[in-house]
Amino acid sequence: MLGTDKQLESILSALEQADTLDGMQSVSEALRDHYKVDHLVYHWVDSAGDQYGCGTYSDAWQDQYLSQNYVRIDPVVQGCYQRFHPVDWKRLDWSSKAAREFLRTSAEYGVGNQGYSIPIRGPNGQFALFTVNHNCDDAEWTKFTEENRRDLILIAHYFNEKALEFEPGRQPIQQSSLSPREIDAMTLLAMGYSRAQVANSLSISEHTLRVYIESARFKLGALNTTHAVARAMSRGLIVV
Amino acid sequence: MLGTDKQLESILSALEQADTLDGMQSVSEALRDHYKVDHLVYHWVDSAGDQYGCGTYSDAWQDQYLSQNYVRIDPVVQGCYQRFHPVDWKRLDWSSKAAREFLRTSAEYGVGNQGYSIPIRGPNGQFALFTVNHNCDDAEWTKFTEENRRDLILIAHYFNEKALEFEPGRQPIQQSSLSPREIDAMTLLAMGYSRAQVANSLSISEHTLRVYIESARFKLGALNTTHAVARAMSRGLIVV
DNA sequence: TTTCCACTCCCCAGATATAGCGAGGGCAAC
DNA sequence: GTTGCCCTCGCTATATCTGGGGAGTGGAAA
Repeated sequence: MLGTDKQLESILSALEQADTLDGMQSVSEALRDHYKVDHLVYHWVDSAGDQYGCGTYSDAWQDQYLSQNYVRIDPVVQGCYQRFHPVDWKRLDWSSKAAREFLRTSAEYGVGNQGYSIPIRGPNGQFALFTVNHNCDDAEWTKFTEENRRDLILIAHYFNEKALEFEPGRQPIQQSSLSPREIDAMTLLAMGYSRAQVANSLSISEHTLRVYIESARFKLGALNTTHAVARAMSRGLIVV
Repeated sequence: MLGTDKQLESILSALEQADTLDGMQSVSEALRDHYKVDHLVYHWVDSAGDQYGCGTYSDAWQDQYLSQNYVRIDPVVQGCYQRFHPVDWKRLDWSSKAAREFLRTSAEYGVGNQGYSIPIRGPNGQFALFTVNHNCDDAEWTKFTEENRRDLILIAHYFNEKALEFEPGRQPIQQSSLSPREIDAMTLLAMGYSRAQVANSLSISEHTLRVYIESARFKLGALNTTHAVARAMSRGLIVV
C-alpha cells in the first residue's frame, strides 16, 4: 500500500517531477520492475484517433496497434469506455472474431494473457487507460490485482494528471461553453429530434433555433450539426 | 495513508458494502469524524440539473442549494468541471458578484471557509464532486490537504463507484455491434465530414455509404444520422 | 453608461440528407 | 446449400438543413 513502501514513494515522486513524456516512460519502467509485471502502460485515447501513451509495450506492438487502428476493436478500450471501475481483462467481451484475432496478435508481440485496466476521464471528454499486463495464471493475477487495486487507481490518476499537463490547449480553460439554449438545442438534436421538433419542444421558431445551432457550431468549431453534437458530447457539454 | 490506518480501513470497508444512499451518508459522517473536519460531501452533478449527493452539509443548505439552482454559479462546480486534479477552493475564481454572494450565503448555513474538491468523471459524461470542507486558517488547511490528498482521491473514487452502482440504467451495457464499415461511416460523420466526403474517404460511392448509415441507424434505433452518431458515441462504439 | 452577449424573430435560395425502389457477389455459419 | 450478413453499386423525388442577409429586446459586466 502507498505510504508503507519507500521504493514506490520515490517512484511516484519521480513521476510528479517528470516534465517530459520520456520521464513518464522511465517511471512506467520503474513501476513495472517494482511490481514485477510484464507491462505497464498509460494510453491516451484521443479524438480523431490521435492517441498516444507511454509504457513498456514493445515499439513494434505500438506501431502495429496504431497502424492497424486497433483502438476500434480493442475490447479493453471498448469495455473501459463504458465503465468507471477498474476491470480485469477476463471480464471483458472477447467473443467477437476480431477481438480473438486481436488477442492472438497481441500475444505474438509479447503482451501477456492477464490484464487489468483502469479508465480515466478528464475535462472535455478526455479519456485514457492505465493498464497493467502480465503472464501468469488466474489465481496469481487475482491476488495481485486485489492487493494493488488502490495503488493502481492512484497511479493511474497521477499519470493522467501528468499527461494533461503536457497536453497543450488543455490547460487554458476554454470558456467556450455553450449557452443554456444552445445546450438545449444540442441535447434535443442528439436525441434524434428534427429541427422542427426541437423548435417545437423549446417553444421557439425554427429560425431562432437555427441561430442557436449555428452559434453552437461556431463555438465548437464544428463543420455541421452532426459534428457539433459529437463535439458537445465528447466534451461532456451534453449528456444523452 | 491508506494501509496504515485501521480505522480508515474499516470505514472504507463499510463504504464498499453500503447498499443504499443512507449507507453512504453514514460513511461520510464517519469519515468527517475521522478526519476531524466540518464537512465531507459527495455531490453528483447531472447536466439536466438533476443532482443528488450525500454528505454532512445541513439539510437547510442542501435545500437552499437546490432551490436556488446554485449549481449554475457555484465556482467549485464550475472550476472542477474544467479540471482534472483536486483543487483548493482558494484557487478558484470568486471574483464575480454572484460567486461572492454565494460564498457569503453558504457561510450562513455553516459551510466552512476552507474547501478541497475532487472532480470525478464516469461514463457517458457523468460528473461528480467530492468535497472536504472546514473552518481553519490557510496554513492548517494546506497541511491537511497535502497530507491527505491521496486518501481523498481514493475515497472520492470509491464514493463515485458506489453512486454509479445505485444509478439505474448505467449498468446495462448492451452491445449491438456495428460492422467495420458502419463504424467507419459513423466515425467520419462524427468528425464532421459530409456524406460526399465520407464516401470519398472510404473510396466507396455515396449510395453505398448511405446503406451503411441506414443500417447503422436501424441497429442503433436512431431516428436520423445525428441521432445515430450520438448513440454510437454514448455506447462507446466509436471514439471521437 | 456603454458595450457586450443571450435570446427572439423574419425571408430566401442552394446544398445536402432522407426515403423509396432494386441488384449482385462474397463469406461464414447452421 | 440455404440462410443471413456484409460489401458494393444504381436512380429519383421530396424533406431538411445550411448559409447569406437584417433587427429588436433585455440583462450583466466593464
